[in-house]
Amino acid sequence: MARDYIQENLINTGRTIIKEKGVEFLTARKLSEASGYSVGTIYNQFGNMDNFILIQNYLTLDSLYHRFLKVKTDSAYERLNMYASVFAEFVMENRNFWFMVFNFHLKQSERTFSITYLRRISTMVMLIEKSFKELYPLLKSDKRHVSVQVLWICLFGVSSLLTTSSLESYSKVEQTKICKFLLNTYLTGIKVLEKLV
Amino acid sequence: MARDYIQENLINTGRTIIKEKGVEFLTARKLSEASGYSVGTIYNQFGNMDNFILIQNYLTLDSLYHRFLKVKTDSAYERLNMYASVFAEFVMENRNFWFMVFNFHLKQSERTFSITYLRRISTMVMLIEKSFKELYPLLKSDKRHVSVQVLWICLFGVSSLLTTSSLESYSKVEQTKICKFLLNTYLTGIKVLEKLV
DNA sequence: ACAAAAAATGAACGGTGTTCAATTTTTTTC
DNA sequence: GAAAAAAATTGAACACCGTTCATTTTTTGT
Repeated sequence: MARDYIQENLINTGRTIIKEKGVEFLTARKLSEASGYSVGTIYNQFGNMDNFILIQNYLTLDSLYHRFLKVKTDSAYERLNMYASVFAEFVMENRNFWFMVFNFHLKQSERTFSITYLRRISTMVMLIEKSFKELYPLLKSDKRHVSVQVLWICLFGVSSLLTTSSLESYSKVEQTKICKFLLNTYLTGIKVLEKLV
Repeated sequence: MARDYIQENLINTGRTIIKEKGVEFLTARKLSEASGYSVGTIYNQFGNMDNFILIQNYLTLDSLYHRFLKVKTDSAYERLNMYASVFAEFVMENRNFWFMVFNFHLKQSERTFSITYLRRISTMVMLIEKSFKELYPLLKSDKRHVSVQVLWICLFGVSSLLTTSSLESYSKVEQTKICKFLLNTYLTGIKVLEKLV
């Protein structure tokens, strides 16, 4: 009966743990203690901890998506730059959550994103593709598709590094600067390629 | 006395486990069973499992570095392309090992690469920077530095995604193609930027 | 050959995800 | 409203994990 309420409660408690301490502290027992529900209840509600974390990750992706939706500018170029900023900021603000999206790997199933993930992600890629269409009208659709995919993957890849402190210790280049520099160099490259084909 | 031999033996046994089954199966007990040494011996030799995995990761980075060293071409442009190919191939060939480099996070210490890692990595970045120097002689050294860093981080980021099957399920773009496309678009972009400044 | 030092051992500790018989709560039936 | 049936909740128990350290075995020095 109070099923939804319990789920909501557990998810919120989990999100607090992740935000404050990181996903490493999100264990069944700790979640149980923090929420007041027993370990068994967590398993009744979510099946297993992997699934619980998948739900958390979906929420994170959803949250990013809605930030993207707020970006509204006529200029496609400006819009893409804003996406990059929004993205970089989001990743930094939600470090622990974004870290989870990439660096949590399911124990029992494979190293894959779930179908639900993919749907959320592809809606975001479509936003970028739309901007590309405006910015590079001459670019053929298959070439455009590839170039959007590659850009997205790069940003994804960079962001996955941003969440760990690996970059801090390695590169002295500022983190938002990385995204911006990547985007602009890449877009410039595409502009040249557009004219060639 | 046979200390080195034991370490070598354990490392090799570990490498076999990782190659065949993945880092998830590399546990102290399984390594103990596979090698014939007791759990305690592993700890005598390596202190803890984190450290053992760090050593494994160092070997992986070293192996990549030596592949880079084999690349020899006069043309800087061609050389960079070969680096990209070598890199993509290496990552695919050594999926389980490369996966470890990124997706293994130390339990007790922080989410950082160790100093030894960094030294290995920066020698590789220097190879790229050298090629950049030849390819873009007009580019100021600080700009060049940033652009090399960003490219490297992108390749790193992409590769960290390549090791998981997240990309397979998400993008239909071929994996080596991603690296090549990224490189060429990026290099084209830099060429334009070089002339502007 | 024996004592001393060094190395190897594996049971034991506290943690993890997960299961499921036993309990408690809720709903239905009369 | 009480008894019976159904559903939900519980937490001890299981098999694993990394790690420790008293005990045993091996090696070394004399």
